[in-house]
Amino acid sequence: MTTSRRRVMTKPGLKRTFQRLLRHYGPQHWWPADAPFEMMAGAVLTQNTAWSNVARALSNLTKRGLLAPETIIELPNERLAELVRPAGYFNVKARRLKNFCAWYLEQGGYEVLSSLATPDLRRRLLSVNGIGRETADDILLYAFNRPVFVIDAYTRRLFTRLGHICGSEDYETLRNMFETKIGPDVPLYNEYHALIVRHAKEICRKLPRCSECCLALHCPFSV
DNA sequence: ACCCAGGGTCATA
DNA sequence: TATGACCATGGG
Repeated sequence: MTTSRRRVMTKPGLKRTFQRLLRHYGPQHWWPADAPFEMMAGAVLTQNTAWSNVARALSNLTKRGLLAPETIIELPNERLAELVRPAGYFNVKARRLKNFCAWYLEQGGYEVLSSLATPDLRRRLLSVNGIGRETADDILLYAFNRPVFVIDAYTRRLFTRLGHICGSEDYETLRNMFETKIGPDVPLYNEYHALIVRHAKEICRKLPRCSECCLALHCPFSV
């Protein structure tokens, strides 16, 4: 007898929550990018930033045919900062983007990186100044199709309010928990994270600081 | 005018 | 290990 059998009036499981989100919102088609490198650049630029702003920054680069590690690495910091300006933190992000590009080229590019085992690839991503846990995991999942469950602030809030976690667990603990409970499943992780973000945009902006209902699936304003 | 966004680094205790 | 300051644009 599995443990899921014991749910009576309690919270829905992780997969159940996923099904409800998917049924309500439909597939989100993440990550919005035409190529792995574009996805990775977007991951750096979207740190604590609305995607609409990131899209402008990416557009500034693509319009000029500059969205490649070889070209970005050659741009003067001031010029790159001006191009990514709409994404905010432009000085910081110009530097981080360059750091990443330098690393990416010195590692040998996408094909070489693809041949690495996930833990190794993750460690190398984290060694880049400007790539933290969440950004590394975004890249692992959406650019390298690795079964890595991304933990962001929305994920914490949602599952805290659903009662799965207390919320103060550290990043690795939560990632491990979700990956263990769900099991390795790239398409599911992909869609799940996208749906969580979609749900947050949908509900949370309408109900700022709603500690009880916001992001909770049983909430009348929710799914 | 205020709040927030698809975080991360660095200095400090 | 764990806070806090800092980075900065654009939309609600």
